[in-house]
Amino acid sequence: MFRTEVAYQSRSGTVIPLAPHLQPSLACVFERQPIEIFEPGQPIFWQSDPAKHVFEIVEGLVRVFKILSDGRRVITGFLYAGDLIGISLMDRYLYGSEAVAKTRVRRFSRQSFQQKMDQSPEFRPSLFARLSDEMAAAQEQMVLLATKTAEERVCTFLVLTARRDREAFVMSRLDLPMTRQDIADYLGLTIETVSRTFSSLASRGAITPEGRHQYRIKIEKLMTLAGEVAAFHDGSDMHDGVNARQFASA
Amino acid sequence: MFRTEVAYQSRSGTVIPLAPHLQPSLACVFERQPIEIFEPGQPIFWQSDPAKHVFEIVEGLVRVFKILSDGRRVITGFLYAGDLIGISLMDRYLYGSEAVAKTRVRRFSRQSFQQKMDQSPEFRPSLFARLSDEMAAAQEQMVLLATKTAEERVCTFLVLTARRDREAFVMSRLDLPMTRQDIADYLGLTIETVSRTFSSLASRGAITPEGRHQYRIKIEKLMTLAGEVAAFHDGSDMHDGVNARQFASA
DNA sequence: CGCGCCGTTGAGCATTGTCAAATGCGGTGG
DNA sequence: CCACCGCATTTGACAATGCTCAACGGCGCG
Repeated sequence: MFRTEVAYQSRSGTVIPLAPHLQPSLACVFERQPIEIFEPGQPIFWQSDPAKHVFEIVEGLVRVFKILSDGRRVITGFLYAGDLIGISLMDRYLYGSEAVAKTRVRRFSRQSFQQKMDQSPEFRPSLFARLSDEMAAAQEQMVLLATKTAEERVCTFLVLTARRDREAFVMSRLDLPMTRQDIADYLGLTIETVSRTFSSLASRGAITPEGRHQYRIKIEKLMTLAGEVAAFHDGSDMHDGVNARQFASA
Repeated sequence: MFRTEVAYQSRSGTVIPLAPHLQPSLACVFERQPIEIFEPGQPIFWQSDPAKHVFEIVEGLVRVFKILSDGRRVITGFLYAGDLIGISLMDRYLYGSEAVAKTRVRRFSRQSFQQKMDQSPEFRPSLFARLSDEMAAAQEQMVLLATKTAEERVCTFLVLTARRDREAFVMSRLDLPMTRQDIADYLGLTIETVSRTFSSLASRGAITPEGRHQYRIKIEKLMTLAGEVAAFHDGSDMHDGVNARQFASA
């Protein structure tokens, strides 16, 4: 009953694994909230701030990250239009979040959000589905970090990022608004290794730079180079790949 | 409800950061289910099986893992008494699970479980809390895999494992029922590196072998060697247990 | 008592990190 | 419009951590 129609449609509704987000049901919780704008680099909230709000990204790109005591940063995910930030339901944010590109969000008090979830059963399925997707994405990221080489990581990243963007997926034209440092912190690599890998991919024609943050990509080539996906029982691969919103976090 | 007490005291400890899990409310969902026993190595379910059941671990130790197409294995977590398996609410399990030690579990059909969650608001807070804890753990694991050295990983593992077990935490006596291969697959290392790291730790007196799967540990030394914990503001590194509780009564 | 499995240890090597310097994109001001 | 400047990015040389391959050790079980 949690796992309802809505959740299922989030998967199968769109043919291309574009954006299973934007469940109408959850989106309309935020519908009447005013839109706030965050400029590139602007924080939305900080790690261990009291978790007062839940945010819906209307448009833009957000990075979600943890800062370690030695100053290093780990990006646990990039969030796109339709994603929610801060649903983890802890009393403090376990991570910080900043706009990467100009981002428009709607804000909802967490208290009201929880109330809404409690009182309106029709919203719960998609909330749970979202948490599940997020968990699946986290596990995929663990697999990436635990087993993949630098090149596989970068290619995986490019493929999954391309999937978030219809233009990228269909037109082979990929925008990467985030910096190299962002990518490095996300993939558990150094900026130099990321850079070298991009160069190497370019030299082999898997990607072609068209400006600093735009590339023409050969998606099949990248998919091959991305290496292993979870195995077991034929259908499962597709299943995982299609369902898991690889970048969701929060 | 009192079954809860039993479970708390049975083996895995009690007051210490032991289990934010085992919220009495959730435990009693499983209360009347018969106990099933899984012997070491025995699978509970396989990756991409239809997710028909939710399990509560009454006693024992379970590994949860993904198998990659090249045969490698990534262990995404170890689960202890009081933990739940299979709450991810996808229609298929995204991972396999096997008993590491002799394990007793209670099984609940996922359908009934979801029904229960839907109909009984009093259970929802602790379910949410649990999902949040799981997410927090996943993010910590990402941090570990993205930034830590072999030694830091092993020490982190030892400290966190010790925290699950009162005897280990208080008496400095730690049981590690899992194999080196399990540990390696969990920490994103090879079995050789894990072994070497154990030897090195032993030679420096941070741990003292007392049999193949038992060690006497110096927890403070290990905590130091474990390196970075998330920074920023107060003592946010205790997040796992602390935050979940707020929902216990919501 | 011996076999097999799990774990340990060793040597060499590869990938990736570190440190340092050069390059060039993109924005700004003349 | 062009030149310049700052900063992200790239590239290079080198070091090191952890992996691979290989052999050995020892505990447990038949």
